[in-house]
Amino acid sequence: MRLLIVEDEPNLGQQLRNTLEGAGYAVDLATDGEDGHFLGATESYDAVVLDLGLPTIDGLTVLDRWRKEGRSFPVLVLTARDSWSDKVAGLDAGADDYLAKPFQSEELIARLRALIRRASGNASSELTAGDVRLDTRSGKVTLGGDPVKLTAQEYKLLSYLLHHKGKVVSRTELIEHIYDQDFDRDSNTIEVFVTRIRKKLGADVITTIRGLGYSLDEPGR
Amino acid sequence: MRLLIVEDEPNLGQQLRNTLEGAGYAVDLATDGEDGHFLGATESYDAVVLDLGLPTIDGLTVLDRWRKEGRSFPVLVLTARDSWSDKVAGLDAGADDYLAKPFQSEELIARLRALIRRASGNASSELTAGDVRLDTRSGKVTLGGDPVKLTAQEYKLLSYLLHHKGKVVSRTELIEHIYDQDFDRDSNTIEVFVTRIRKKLGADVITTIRGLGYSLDEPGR
DNA sequence: AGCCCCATGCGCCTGCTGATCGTCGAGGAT
DNA sequence: ATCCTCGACGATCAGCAGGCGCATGGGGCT
Repeated sequence: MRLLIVEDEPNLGQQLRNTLEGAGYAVDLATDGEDGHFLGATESYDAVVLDLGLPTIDGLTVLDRWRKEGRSFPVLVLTARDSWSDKVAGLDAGADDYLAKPFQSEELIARLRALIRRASGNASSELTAGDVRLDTRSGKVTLGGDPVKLTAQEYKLLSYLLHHKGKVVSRTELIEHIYDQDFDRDSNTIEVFVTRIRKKLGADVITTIRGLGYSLDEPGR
Repeated sequence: MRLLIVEDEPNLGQQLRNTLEGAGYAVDLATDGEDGHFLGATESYDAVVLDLGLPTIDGLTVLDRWRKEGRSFPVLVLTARDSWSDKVAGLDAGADDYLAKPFQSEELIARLRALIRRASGNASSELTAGDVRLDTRSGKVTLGGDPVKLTAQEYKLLSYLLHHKGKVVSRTELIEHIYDQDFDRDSNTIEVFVTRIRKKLGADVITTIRGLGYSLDEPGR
């Protein structure tokens, strides 16, 4: 999963980045409204953390523009404490959740997880396909009840596929959502991780659609 | 399905081509208005992606000419952000949809899919004929509920026939819409793929109309 | 030490070709 | 009118080449 943080205060921004990368997300960071808007418009994010007080363009304006342009990723707005007017305005502009500053990183992570889950149409925090079960809260994966140890990248890949169960996911799309901005687009890393996941969870979990990408399906009887 | 991209900026053009070919379309690319107009007037496309700012002839002029010449393919116009005058002018000239630059590739694909679907008069993203069901979103085909594995070309051919259900489709037409510009016109590839599809989905799905082409019909009893 | 990424070589599948066989229909002879 | 013959078109098959995805090992970084 890949996130965009729009935060002008350098310390807080860097701290957010560290926290969220530590939680297993690929993170892009924008430090002003214009840059933030551009990134959100061009790149593919699974969620956005947006501070309101920003240079060049105000946070609410950025959000408003995204929505008018049809961007539908979930947005979590950071507000100053007790700033009710901000909350109302944010709601109108299409924000999905709020967090008052200061806040604890655990809470931010939990809320983002919920946002991403809801955006993919999943009610529960557990994603399953056949015998495979992934708990997004604890970050643990089991196969038929037995715990399986996945590395960070393996987990990210599997998680993205589970969030888009049934859909065909191209290699490009995977790269876009698992890595952040600067990454060499043509390499066979994705294939390598698919291979490794198959080794740990069984070859039939991930289906290859030649020329198009991969797909993770509920095993038809 | 075959697309025409008219885009003067080389990088963006090539990137578009890659994205759309990755999504399973046959793609022709024109880099200026004159070339673009010529291709659109002479070749057969299922949809066109048209940038407005073009050398030699302006994009709107190209669109206008096509419409005056009776070309009816759906056209998606790429506009600069917030350029309302362009939108209005484009609407007058007969554009079918807009996308503001910059944009995300997934959105472009989704919109093109919708355009092509609407152009063929289908309301749903699912195409059916008898027991055969094709979902254009997930790219999957089922026969009486059971999933069927089709190769890329088989899928393209079936998809085109389903989009033109009931109509007689000549071999030339199939070649024009499944392959891009440079393709050896006299070969029996189409027949080969028809054979293979029949093997997988049953011989009666595709009817042969001798001397004219093929037709895919709802099995009327 | 573990994990991630890249490079290389291999093997299978796909897509295309060319050849052969089958089928349909028109026209002529009976 | 019926049957036969012939020609054209379509179906099918086997074979080939190229491409794509897979596996593996090594190097670099944490």
